[in-house]
Amino acid sequence: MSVGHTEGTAPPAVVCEEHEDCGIRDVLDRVGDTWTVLVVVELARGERRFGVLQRAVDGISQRMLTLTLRRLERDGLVSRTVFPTIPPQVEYALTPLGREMTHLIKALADWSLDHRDAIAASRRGWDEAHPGSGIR
Amino acid sequence: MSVGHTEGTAPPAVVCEEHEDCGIRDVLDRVGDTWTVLVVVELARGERRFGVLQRAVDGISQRMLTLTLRRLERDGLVSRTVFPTIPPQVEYALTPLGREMTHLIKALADWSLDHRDAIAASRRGWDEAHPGSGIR
DNA sequence: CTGTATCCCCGCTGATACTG
DNA sequence: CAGTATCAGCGGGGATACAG
Repeated sequence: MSVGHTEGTAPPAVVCEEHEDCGIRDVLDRVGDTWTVLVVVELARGERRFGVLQRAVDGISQRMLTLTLRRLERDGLVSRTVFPTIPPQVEYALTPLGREMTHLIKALADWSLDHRDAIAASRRGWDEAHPGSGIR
Repeated sequence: MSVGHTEGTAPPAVVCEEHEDCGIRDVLDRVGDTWTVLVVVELARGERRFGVLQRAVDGISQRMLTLTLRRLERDGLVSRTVFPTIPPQVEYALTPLGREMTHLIKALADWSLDHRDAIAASRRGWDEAHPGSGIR
């Protein structure tokens, strides 16, 4: 990014000239998904079996874990290795592309950490000024 | 910021030690929201009135525009200025914090652009190998 | 153990109508 | 112009049962 301005107020970034949907929605739909993020974060710690993953990601249903993993596999972010043992054994791991994604998620986490207090404070102020508005 | 790393085998980033939800979900829920992103991108071009905004963000309903703006305002990302004219006139603009967010969105867009081809290719391969799976 | 198949409910969203 | 109010439809996600 190119910075060239003074003050503490950073100029807005030019995100995408003219063309709104430049394919970023596909990624955002993943990054914005709760389960996807939690699963990727867990896999960032090492390869995991299905059951281990489900116990590690608190509250995820079998169905959603399967769906999430399939989508990540489809995107080439996660690899799936089946060992033809009895009982079956399946190892999930981040691919190189998946590891790239952990950096993206880290960037998001960092930004959240940097601004969480400011946002939380803003919300408290707004909620106080707009009681019973129903906005969340 | 430079999310990009060496090609091939980048080590996974340590996203959040032990504590899954470190408040990043609040941000992700916003960033993952289609309308939020589109509205912020439009506002990054300058301050906008309600109607102008609605015409600029293709397909957004009056209801969703209002909801999106209220949430952004609550988070301190967008400012709302009412001019007591007739007819009413309301200007929306990014706050300094909102302009920060455009940089975050740009980071996401950059990452998407960098990897969209790899992801698209992976999807094509997967879809071809798993016909009629229903995964999206 | 690792999934797939169904059912079903809740909440998000769009559409519509109305107001200051 | 800039909203608010209300309702109806659809789909995401949980719970459950079953299969390889």
